[in-house]
Order: sequence, then structure tokens, then C-alpha cells
Amino acid sequence: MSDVAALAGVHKATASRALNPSTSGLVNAATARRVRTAAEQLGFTPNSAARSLRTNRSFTVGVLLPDLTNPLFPPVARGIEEVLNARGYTALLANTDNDEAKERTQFEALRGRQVDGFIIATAQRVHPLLDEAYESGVPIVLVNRCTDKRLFPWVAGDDATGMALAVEHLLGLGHRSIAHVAGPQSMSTGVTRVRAFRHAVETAGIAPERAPVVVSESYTAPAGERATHELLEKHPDTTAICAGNDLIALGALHALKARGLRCPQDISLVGFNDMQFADEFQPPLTTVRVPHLDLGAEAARLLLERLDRYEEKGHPAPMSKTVFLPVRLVVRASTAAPPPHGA
Amino acid sequence: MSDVAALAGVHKATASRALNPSTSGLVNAATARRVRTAAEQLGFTPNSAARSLRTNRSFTVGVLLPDLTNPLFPPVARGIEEVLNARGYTALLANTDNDEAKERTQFEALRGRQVDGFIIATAQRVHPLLDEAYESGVPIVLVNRCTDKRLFPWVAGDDATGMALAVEHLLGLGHRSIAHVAGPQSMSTGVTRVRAFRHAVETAGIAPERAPVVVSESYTAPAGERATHELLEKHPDTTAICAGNDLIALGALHALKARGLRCPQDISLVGFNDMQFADEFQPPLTTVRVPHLDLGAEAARLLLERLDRYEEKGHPAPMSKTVFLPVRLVVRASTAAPPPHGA
DNA sequence: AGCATGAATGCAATCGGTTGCAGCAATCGT
DNA sequence: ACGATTGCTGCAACCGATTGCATTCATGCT
Repeated sequence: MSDVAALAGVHKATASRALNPSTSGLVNAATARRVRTAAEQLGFTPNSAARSLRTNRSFTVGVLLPDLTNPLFPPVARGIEEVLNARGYTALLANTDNDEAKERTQFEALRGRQVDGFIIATAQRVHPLLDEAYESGVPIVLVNRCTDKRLFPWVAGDDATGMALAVEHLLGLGHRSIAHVAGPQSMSTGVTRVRAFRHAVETAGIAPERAPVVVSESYTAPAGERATHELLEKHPDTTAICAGNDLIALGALHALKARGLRCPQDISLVGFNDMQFADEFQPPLTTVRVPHLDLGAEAARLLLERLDRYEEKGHPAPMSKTVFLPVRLVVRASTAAPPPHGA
Repeated sequence: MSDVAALAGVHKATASRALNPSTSGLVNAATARRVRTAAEQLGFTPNSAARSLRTNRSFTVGVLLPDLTNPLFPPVARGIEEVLNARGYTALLANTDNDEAKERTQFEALRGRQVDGFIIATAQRVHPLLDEAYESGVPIVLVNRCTDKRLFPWVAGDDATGMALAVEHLLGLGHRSIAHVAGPQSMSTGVTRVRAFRHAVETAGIAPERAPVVVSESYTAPAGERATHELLEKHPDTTAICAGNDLIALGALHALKARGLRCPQDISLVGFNDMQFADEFQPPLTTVRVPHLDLGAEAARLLLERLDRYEEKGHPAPMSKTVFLPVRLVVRASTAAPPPHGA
């Protein structure tokens, strides 16, 4: 502000230049030093509203998360924050509770706050809001889920490989009746994992009717529990279950207990994500580990890359790079050999 | 913006008044309607940077959390968001990772972004940053933890009652050698719970040497595990443990397993907070339920109250109201009668 | 009719940095 | 020695919404 300039005996324009790293080369080193110490003395903090107003950049990015209480997302958020903070950006986290209206509200609120871009973890396969957003040209990176139209850069775990690993593990244990309790088919993760599951069992020469798929209406334990009951009604001879994610697996665990089935002695169970506390379940869950922190970090990097380019060229290159991060199977105690036939 | 005003055939000042609910009474109803439809047509979103610049209010509050991956905090954050969003405010969440340097950085960054106030869940008993912040006069509300100097309004669970309930429960089961694995004594929750523990056992007529306290260096499972080992080295005759929080309890569970002790048959265990997944542990944890969502919601309400007053009177009333929300004991499977003497 | 009243709107300053352009001095080149 | 170049700084416009004040016009009152 002008107080600082006055104290340093210069014009406020010079003070501004001295304080801004990218323009400080324009002022005399001695003057710059004087200004900086003056700023220090006065405890000066630049008013970012004024800066944004003039520069049209807020150094803030909006992060849309479907549900903070799902342990999957906090690490993603941290990864995002880490990368962003290192570059002087701030992440604005917002919950949508998987509610499209709430999502729209949050999105508008953030746009109004002049965020420079978005990292979005709430994508549905068909997503009007994102279509509109694409038209408007806001920089956006998708994380975890994506839309059917591949309009945006996208970072996710390698779901196909993950599911293949899970099925191979179960096959290796001797299972031949493997079911999949899938996540909602309105999300890309839901269909990708179903497709990978089908491919894996088919490759192993298992007849489709011995590899049923039921769909859970959401990625939550209660929904997973209901879907598992449904599965076991129709296919009581199932010996192993691949769950769409760890919360569905947790619900499956509840369903098994309710039916008097032991895991893994009667039925083996594999989760997906390796979320926090998956190793504390009873039994500790065998699951596919997705590097959540890296997911967020990589998404943030992609967005920054996009923002840099935006700044330089003034126009966004039409970039919809997809990044799959490697996953691996973590074997714990929820999987074992199938019970002897007819036991 | 002026485009809207032009389309509606009015001056931009009128447009501004028409669009702002609090000043829309100043313009003709018909004109206001015309402006609103014009704004709608053009997809106008007000530039909040410009508004903040002029009004010195950003309708944004900063939320400082020690660790998002601790399941205690996401519900708090949601409670905050819910109340804030309903009033047109946005919450800016920031992680500090329990790191004072990082906390300072985040705090400065948020101040620079002109937040109207803070909700802080990272308070230490001695906290230079907060002392400075108090001097500067920023509206702040503390949640969960507080500083020794009671400078700020503060919302927390009723820890003293909670701990009393836990101890009574154990006494009722017949335990007479109850230990407390406490949280860090640098935080108010750590000392409050120790004090309440000591008071409860003393009231019950238990000799202090039969009610030892060991301190865990942090609210995490690994630290809790180490502290529990230390406890059991020194006091092998312990039959029940009150943990400083659920993560410490989880660590205690690991320690017990490592030592070949069964829970609850050999040793009973009570947690604190009733965090998400505490019911999935092996065994499901008996714990004190703190209403996390309400904690956040109430803190947000207190802050809004403060902000409203700030706006009216121009000067903050020196208010440091304390709100304790009621807690209750949730009995699960980690507590039972002590083993028969000498078994 | 004449003047006061009040509602509705326009005008212009303002918030606090940023930045294109101009001015000025010192140094350089020939 | 003189014009050109370079380095540094000042000037002033500008970003977009808000708001105190002035203006206009219609209505009410006597």
C-alpha cells in the first residue's frame, strides 16, 4: 500500500514492483530492499482482492469433493493442497454430498470468487454442469472419476489393472465362482471396474453365469450391504466377492455376518482403494491400493500446467490428457482358498 | 456489470442496487425485475473481488484443521460448511498437519485473501500465533481445543462429563485398576481429560497409584500403541484403559494384540470421540460420542454472530463465550467385566 | 398555483494494487 | 561531444462493484 511506499520514500507503483517477485527486477536492488524492510515494519499484507481485480487471477483453485467423510478423499485433498501451496496457490475445498443442486451452488459460488480453475472429483458419466463449464472455458481437471465425453484432463488409478489383480488373486486361491458387487453405473469408476471384472473372468475361462455382477446404488456401506444380500439370494454358491470399493466391501462384510457366513472361510472378499482403516476391519481387508495422495498431487500439477499455458498463450490448448497411476494388490485376511466343495 | 445495466437500460449503479437484496428496496420493483432478467440472460456473476475491495467483506471464512485424515474433523468441517453456506458464506479449509510453521503460512495466506474470520481447530495451550491474532482483532472462534488464555469463543464437547461416564461405566463393570492413556498435554483436550479422569477415580475412592496416567505424544494410533506398551510395562495389573481419543484407543488395541492380551476379556478399553469406523474395529470400540457435526455448526453460528455484531457496531464486543455440547457413552464390545482375580 | 416531500435514478468517487507509457539521468558508442 | 540506449522511477488509468450525494420527476398539501 501507499503507506509502505511513503515510508520507503518511493511511489506506490515502485513499491508494488519491488514487492512482486516477477517485477522486482525492474527496480534498483537497493530501493527494493528499502521497500521490503518498510513493508516488514508495517506488517504489510497485500490485498488480494485488489490484485485479483486488476490481474484477473486469484491464485485460488476450487476443489469439488463428493463427500469428505469418505476416507478416500482427504488424502486426495492433501495431495492437491501440497502441490498448490508450493506454487503459492490456495485450494478452496467444497463438499457436494453427491447432490447435483448443491454441487451447482458450490460451483457458482467458487466461480464468483474468481477461482483460476477447478479440480473436480464429483464427475458423473453424464454431467450437464461440466458440459456447460467446458463451454465457458474454465480450466478444469478431473480426478478419480470422469465423464463419458472426454472433455477434460483426468487423473485416476489404473482401475482395469487393479481389478485384474484382484481377480487373478482369487483365481490363484482356487475360486471359480466370483461375483462383483459393483459401484453405481452412473460413474465412470463403476463401469470401468465392471468391464475389467468381466474381462478378467472371461480371460480365465469362467462362464459368465458363474461370475455375476450386482450393482450397489451408491459407494456406501449400507448400499453395499443391500447389494450383497441381493447377490447371495440369487447366487448362494458364490465363494468370492470383488467389491466396487472398500465401503461397499465393508457393507458386504456386514451382510456376510448377518447371514452367518464367515469371511474368509466361507466367502473371500476383495475391496478397492485401500482406504484408511481398511486394515482395521474384521477381518482386515484384502484390497487394491490406489495412491490417493499422488492422485491429488498429479491432478494439481496438471491444472497448474494448464494455468501456466493459459497465461502464456492466452488461449487454452485443447488438452485432455489422461493419467493412470499404478495400483497394487494388498493381501490381508479377507481372502483365502474356497471351502472344500459341498462342505 | 455495465452490460447488464445497458441491456436493462439503466445506470450500473441502479443495476447494482437491483441485484443486491439489501438495497433492492431502493429501486422500482419493475426496474428491478428488468435488471434481474437481463442479468439472467447474460449469465451475469458478480465479481466478488471487486465487491470485497469496496466493501471490505469477502463472505469467506478460513477454517484451520490440524489433520483432515483424522476422521474427527471431516464432520466438523461439514457442520461448519452447512451453517456458513446457508448464510452465503464460503468456508476455506486448510490443513496444518499439526505443524506450526505450516499453520502460520496458511493463516497469512488466508488473511491475505481477506477472509472475514476464522474457525480454528488447531489451538495449542500456548499459541503465539493466536495471541498475535487476538491483538490484530480478527474475528476468531475456536473449536474442539482451546488455548490457556481464554481469548476467544470456544465450542467443544463436554469432555469432563464424557470422561466421567467412561470411568463410571468401567467401575460399574467391576474394574478397580483403571489407567488413562492420555493425549498430548500441550493441548487443552489432553489436560481436561486427564483432570476429569483423576477426579472420577478419586471420587470413586480408587487410590491414585491404581489409576496411572501415561501420556501419548500425539493423537495417533502409533503413538497410542507406544504409550500403551509403556503403561503395561509399568502397570501389568491394569484391567481397563481409558484412551485419550479413538486413535489412541486403536493403537492400544494393537499393543494389546502384540502382547497377547485379549480385549475385552483381559483388558477393557474405552475410546473418546466415537469417530467414524470406531464401530468396525476389532472389537468394536466402546467410546464417548461427541457430536462433531454440531460442534462445527455451533462454531460457525458463533462466528456469524460475531461478524454480524462487528458489522453493526463497528467494534467487536469482547466476547469469549464457551459452549459445551453434551456427549454420551456408546457401549460396544471393547468393555467387559475384569478377569477373575489371579486368573 | 406554488412549494414541499419523497421516490427513483444518475453521477462520480472510491477500494488497493498493477501496468503501459513517459520522463529523466547515467552510460555507451562513434 | 552529441545522440542513442539503458535503467529506474513516477504518473495515471484501470479492474468492477458499491455508495453518498445530487438530480429529476411526480405527487401531496395548503
